[in-house]
Formats: sequence, C-alpha cells, structure tokens
Amino acid sequence: MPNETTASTENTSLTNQTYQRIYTMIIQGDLKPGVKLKIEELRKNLGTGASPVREALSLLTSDHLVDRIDQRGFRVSHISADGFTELLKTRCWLEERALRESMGAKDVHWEERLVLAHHRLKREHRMLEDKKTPNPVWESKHKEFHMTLLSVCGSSILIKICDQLYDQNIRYRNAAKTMAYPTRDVTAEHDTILEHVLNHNVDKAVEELISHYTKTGEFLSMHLKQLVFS
Amino acid sequence: MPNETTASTENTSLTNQTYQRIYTMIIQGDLKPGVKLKIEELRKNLGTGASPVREALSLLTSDHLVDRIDQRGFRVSHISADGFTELLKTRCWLEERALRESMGAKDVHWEERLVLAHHRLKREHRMLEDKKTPNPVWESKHKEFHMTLLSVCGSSILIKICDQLYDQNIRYRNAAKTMAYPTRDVTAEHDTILEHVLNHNVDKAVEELISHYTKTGEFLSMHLKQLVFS
DNA sequence: AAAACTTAAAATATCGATATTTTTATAATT
DNA sequence: AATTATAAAAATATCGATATTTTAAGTTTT
Repeated sequence: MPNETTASTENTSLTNQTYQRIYTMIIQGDLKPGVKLKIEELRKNLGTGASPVREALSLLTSDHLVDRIDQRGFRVSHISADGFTELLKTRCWLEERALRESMGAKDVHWEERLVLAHHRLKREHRMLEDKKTPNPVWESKHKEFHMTLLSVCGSSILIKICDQLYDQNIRYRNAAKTMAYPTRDVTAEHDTILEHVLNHNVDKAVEELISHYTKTGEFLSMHLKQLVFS
Repeated sequence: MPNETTASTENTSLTNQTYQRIYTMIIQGDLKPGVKLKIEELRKNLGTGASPVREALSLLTSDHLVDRIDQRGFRVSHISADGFTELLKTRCWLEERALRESMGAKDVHWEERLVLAHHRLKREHRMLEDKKTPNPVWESKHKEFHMTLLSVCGSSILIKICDQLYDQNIRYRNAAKTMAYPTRDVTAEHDTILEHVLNHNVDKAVEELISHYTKTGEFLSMHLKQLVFS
C-alpha cells in the first residue's frame, strides 16, 4: 500500500487502521466499484467514529480508489473496460521509461536484488493448494519483482506512481474474478525479462516487459468486457 | 488545482474552501516547506472547526503538498534542490511521452485549440505593470498552453499526473522567489514548439519542449541551491 | 556528562451531538 | 403524463468537548 506506515494493525491511529481496512476491501473487491460509502454504515461496521472514517476516505482519494464529491459524500471509484485499457496503456508507457532508466544506471547491486526478487517469486505458487484462490504471497512477490525492475530509475516520484497504478491494476484483476492468466507460462516470461536485463539488452527487456503486460491485459480485457459496470 | 470542484469559493463545503485556501498558501509559499501544520492554529486562522482542516490536509496529501505522519500530524512537504531536479526530470520523461502520443493522434480540432491557447498566452504579459510581480493570468494561460499540448495523449491518468507535477513545479518557482526566466525569450520558445507541432515534426517538438523545461530548470536550480532548506 | 526516568504541557486523534444539504417520496400544477 | 413544488427522511458536514499520544523539560541514575 502506497501510504503504508506500519507493518501490522497495531499501535496506529484509528484513521490509519480504517484506511488500511477499506483499502483492502476495495482492492479485493469486497466493496464493489461505484458503491456509495456511507459514513454511518462504515462507522458502525468498523466500530469507530465518523472522523476516522472520513479522514481515511479522504486519504484513499490519493490512491484513486475513492471518489469524493463535495457535499455528496464518497463512493468507491468506478472501473470500466475502457478504464482498464487506459490504465494498462499508461502503465506500459511509464514502466518502459522507468525500466530504461533503471537499466541505464547499470548498478551491480541492483542486479543482485533483482535476481533475489526473481528467485523469491519463483519459489511461490500462483495459486493456493485448492488451485482456486490466488496465493497472496505470490501476489506480493510478483509486485516486488516488478517494482525492483523500476527501483533504480532515479525518480522516486515515478516509482510511487507506478506503485499506485500497479495496485489499481490488481483491483481490475480481482474484479474480473478470473484467476488471472491461467494458460500462459507467466514464469517463463519473468525469466526472459530478467535474462534480458542481466544481459543489458535494453530494447529486448522493454519489449518483453510490455508484452508481458499486454498479454495479461488482453486476457483480462476480454473478461472485463463481459461484466456489467455500474 | 487538480481537485477543483467549483470555480469560486461560494456554495462549497468548508472542507473544500479550506482545501483551496491551504493549497494556494502552499503553492504561493505563504506556508513554508517543512512547516508544521498545527490543527489548532489553522483552525483559528481560517475560522473553522478542526474537522474541515484535518480533512483538507488529508486531501492535500494527494497533491504531495502535505505530508501526513501518523499520530504526529501534518506538515508542508519539504522541497530541496535534489527534489527539484528529480521533479524536472520526471516531468520531462512524462511530458515527452504525452506529447508524442498527442501528436500521434493527429487531431485537427486539437491543433486549433493549441493555436488558440498559444494566442491567448501570447497576449498576456509575464509580469504585472510593476515589472516585479508575476502576472497570475499569464501563469494560468501558460499552464493551459502546456496542458493543451498533452491533452489528446489518450490517457487521462497521465494528464492528471502531469497536471499535478506542473503545480509542484510552480511551487519551486515561487520558492526560488526569482521572477522566473528573466533573460531568455520564453515566448520564442513557445512559438517554436507550436510550429513543430503544427508541422507534425514529432522529434523536433519534443526536443524543443524538453529544452524549454531544462533551460528554465537549470536557471531555477542555480537559485535553489543558494537557498537553505529546512 | 550522558543516558534513562518522570512528569507537565502541547498537540493529535477521536467521539457524540447538531446544523446543513441532498435525496426521496408525495402532492400539486400545467 | 410530465413538470414543478413541497415536505419528510437520510446523509453529509461541522462543531465543541474529551481521550490519547507525543514532545519537551526537568530530575535522577549510571
């Protein structure tokens, strides 16, 4: 989570806890897109006062997960097939640049971190034992790997943006309720990306990264278009 | 302002009014970087309760103008020479992409809007009669022109990001207290950019845009490095 | 003298109650 | 039947008071 301050839910302000809980609820799709976020309701469900709830919602605005309409309250921000296309496109643009810059920096320590992140990702299984629910640990290692790719681009601003957009993407994945990319061999794609990066083959690396995203994207897009958006 | 909802300060919630007022105060440098934003103090100065103030500050977090530290309140986010360099670099990366995409769209109506925006900018003087204070109308037309350049890039996400980064840049300009770019002929630079765009000369247009930003940037950087940051 | 407690003051975070505004439902008018 | 007006209900926004946490200052201990 972009605004993360502490690891667990201990010892932080109610506002923070509330922020985290609503954040997860939205990302995981427990709170459906477009749904009205009534203060009174949330307040009761989460067992706090109105102030922490309002403030948490205001903060969630930064992550583009919540829309605030003046004097008309908050709602879970909408998603749409078009919105997804735009998100994907934008991510490709930005991550391409970030990757190019990262690779331009040619940092040995970075390469090692990358190998490590890749190794850790590879060790995890995408799905849990039941073969139905996605493995949250894999999710986090996957993000870690991709963010490491961008980590030495030289702009913390850009990194933060990519982080946010990544999370928005997860939201779409969960919304499509499809256990993302079942057929393709995602692992092989990660291998290839890493290989190109370690070989300092910038164009190839970028090409592979983009194609990695685009493939998943097209697959998701298909599923999304079949859904009714509110 | 990215979060702008209504034109003037009428008829909007106190939270909104408070948001706008603090926004301007930070951008204009009335509230210095790093300064602690004490709720009680602001509350008194702005003549409202604590809730609107807190909520406004939470919202300002999105714009990266305010930092929130859990249980330790809010402060005006820091600026630094390095921060500026990073901001400038990031803006160049993102605006380059946006401009390329915009030009790729080859939209006649867009070209007309561009000509208009350019004309309106040209009509304004950069400084007020006193030749000392920057003309706010020029500022707004300048932003308008630059944002129009990016407006048909096909990603409202990217546009919004550039908008935010633009405003952060203004903050630096005001902080440097220097009547930005005094010697150079900025007007000519705008002319050249427009010309290249209308001629569908993508690379030249991008080159000129980047150089336009970089020149201003280097100038500002010099002034910034002489300032003491808190 | 530096580090570790202790305590008072300051500031943040939160609550519960109230004022405002928007929404919804119903009735009146063209 | 569609628009406009009206009133009640619901929800948002805001306030003032209070609980909690952090900061600062002074005091003791090593």
